[in-house]
Amino acid sequence: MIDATVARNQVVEAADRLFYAQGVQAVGMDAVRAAAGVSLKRIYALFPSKDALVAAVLEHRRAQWNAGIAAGTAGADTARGKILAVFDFLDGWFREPGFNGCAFINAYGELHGGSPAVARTVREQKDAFQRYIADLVREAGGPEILAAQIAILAEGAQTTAAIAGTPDAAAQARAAAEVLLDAALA
Amino acid sequence: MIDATVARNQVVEAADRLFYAQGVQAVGMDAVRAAAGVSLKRIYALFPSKDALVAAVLEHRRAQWNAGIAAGTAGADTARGKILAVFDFLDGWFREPGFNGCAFINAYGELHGGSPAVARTVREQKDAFQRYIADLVREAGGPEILAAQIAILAEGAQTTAAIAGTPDAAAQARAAAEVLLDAALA
DNA sequence: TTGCCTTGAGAACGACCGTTCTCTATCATA
DNA sequence: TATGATAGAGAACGGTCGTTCTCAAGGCAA
Repeated sequence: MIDATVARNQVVEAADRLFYAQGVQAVGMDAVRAAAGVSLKRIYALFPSKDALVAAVLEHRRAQWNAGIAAGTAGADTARGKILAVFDFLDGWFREPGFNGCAFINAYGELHGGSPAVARTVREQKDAFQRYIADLVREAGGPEILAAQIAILAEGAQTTAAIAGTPDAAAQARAAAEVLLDAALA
Repeated sequence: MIDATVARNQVVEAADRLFYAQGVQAVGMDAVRAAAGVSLKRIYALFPSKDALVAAVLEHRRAQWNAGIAAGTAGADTARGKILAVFDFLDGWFREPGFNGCAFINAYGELHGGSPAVARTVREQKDAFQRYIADLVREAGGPEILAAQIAILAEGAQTTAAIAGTPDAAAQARAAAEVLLDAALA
């Protein structure tokens, strides 16, 4: 038998791929079973319900996002550089094959009506990102509104890249962020 | 019997309210029937399938959006004023009770995997908005990238207002747009 | 009034999905 | 080897949903 931790990871990663590509409600538990190679009985031993699996998938996405941001901004040594590096990270992500928009925004649009837990998780993720940007802006000496504006640019770039299919949105948003930073710090 | 046009409007408007508040997949055709006061048989005589009803609802939303933008920007007499008026329009919309984000973004997140028609409709709507902004930016004498940046701000304000529940996103995006306009036209 | 067409209300149907259950095979232990 | 617990495969169950069908009621022409 496969170790419980390994099986759990297989299920979460398979569900993540399927949910992200097709949407949560369009993917049945049997499809998750087939993709993960873990029996339904085992899946329900690891996750009490599909909702719990969705929560685990979002948690997995959050960890991936945090790791990606951390890695992307590690090379920058100033707060301003870190802020701009966020958009470089987005640029690379938008160009990955299979990019399909922000999984949190997608999940919110799909499930906000039926699952308060999902809505709350999405809100927490976006809040955490806003706080991250706010810390950097404060460190750079910028005003409070600038943090909100940078975050809005990042959100807008994600939906624009997803729907219009234009990865350039990251570079455009980055250029806008530069203008805002210059204007605020002048 | 109710006139066909009237019945059609009742169905579309009821479906719009339900779909927007709860999501498309969470609302059954029977709930649409109850809310519209039109029998299922009649609904299926007017729309061959639920997909067709979804398409009609999105078309209805597009008309509403265009009318709202037109009314919101009618008072401005310069291209720059019209661009900023778009954010004022968003501000008013975000503060309406029941505001739940952009219906097109929500529908895309929910249905992009299963309904190419919906994905295409959403893309067309966003393209049309981008062209509208691009025309205004060109009229104001701004560079091409500015149009994309303004559109990104508008998209980001919508998702931020929806998820974080902060209608202030409109004013913050508007202020950012002002900075970008000033920098580009200086 | 009589017969016909249409309509509305809702039952019915077939498909699908989340979840649970059954049954068989496997493996560890004595 | 015998035994008992466990896991996997997939059938089964209950519910929901999109769609269609039935049937009774009502309006309209002759």
